[in-house]
Amino acid sequence: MSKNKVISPFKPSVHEHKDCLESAIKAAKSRCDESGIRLTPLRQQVLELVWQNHEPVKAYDVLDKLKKEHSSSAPPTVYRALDFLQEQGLVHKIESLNAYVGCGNPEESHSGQFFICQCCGSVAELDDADISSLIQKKANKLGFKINDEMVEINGHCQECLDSGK
Amino acid sequence: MSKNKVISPFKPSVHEHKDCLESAIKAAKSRCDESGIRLTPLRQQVLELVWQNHEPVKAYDVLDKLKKEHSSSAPPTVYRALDFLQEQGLVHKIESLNAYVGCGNPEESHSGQFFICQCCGSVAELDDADISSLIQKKANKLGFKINDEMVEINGHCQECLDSGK
DNA sequence: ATAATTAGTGTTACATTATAACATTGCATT
DNA sequence: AATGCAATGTTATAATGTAACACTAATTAT
Repeated sequence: MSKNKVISPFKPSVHEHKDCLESAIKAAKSRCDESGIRLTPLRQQVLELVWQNHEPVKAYDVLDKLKKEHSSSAPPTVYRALDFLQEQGLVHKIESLNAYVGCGNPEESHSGQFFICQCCGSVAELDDADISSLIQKKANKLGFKINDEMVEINGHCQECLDSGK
Repeated sequence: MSKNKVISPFKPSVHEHKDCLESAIKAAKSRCDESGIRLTPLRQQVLELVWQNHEPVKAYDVLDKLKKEHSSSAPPTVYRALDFLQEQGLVHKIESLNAYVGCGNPEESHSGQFFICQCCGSVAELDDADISSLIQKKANKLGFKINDEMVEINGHCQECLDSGK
């Protein structure tokens, strides 16, 4: 397992997003197949909605979209699906936004580090061993045993900086 | 300004907390005096409630306590005071808990890194230049300009580990 | 194959967290 | 005292998230 990876870089605002979506779904399917876990139509649909773009989406926005094709949807419908997808490492929750973003590398589990552009809203995800091990080192000094790390960095992406926003 | 600091270590479950509270209020007062900003009785009272212990407190818990002495309190009362205290660097919001914790070093502004014990609920705060500069380095590689960093680590503190929880 | 069990979804209601909008009060200057 | 601005009061509502129980579909054991 090679670390120090940029799992999802900032994408140009124009790119073939269909490819991102398709590969995410494909990865999700194969991951679930392998582990004998059920990616039901509902769950897949929620995953697709989260992957509509590279910006974190709110649960209730997912719900609104879901309702159009699946009229029986209610808040628990969405939160259950999102919980499932998080457990499977297929989406991450961005705590500082109360929003969810697709994971670019569900193959190996990780907590991830997120860079969030306050201008365009898009997110880049790292799984960076340097950061994790430094945090681990600091935790050791405190005698603290880590379960889960959350690193969310707000700022502006290159594209937004370049376009002078 | 010396960095790489443990701003607030994990406190033993039994300690003279009155001292923590008093020094926090004193620091807040002097900081506000210096900058000509008004730490009103209401704001001070909210700050004291946040400093009741070293665990993040919820806004509505502050509200419940505040109401006892200040019957006109409503959600905006508390959220305004908390917003003010955050702006002044006197409290931090723990995003992953939707809760607020007193800042152990309001003298110099910082975003802070938090280690949160899932067992006893208490929090240690660092202001660690190693972490910040490493994150800065990773941001540079992405062409990302940082505004604000959030680092929240969940796990178990030494005391809870020792007591076998 | 059928019964029993579990996983997934539907449904209603509600709990928690946060803000908008406007009125009122109090302090700070002229 | 008159004015302006900062702070607080007040009401209402928005946004986020969960509890609890009913029902259905899939899986397993007999």
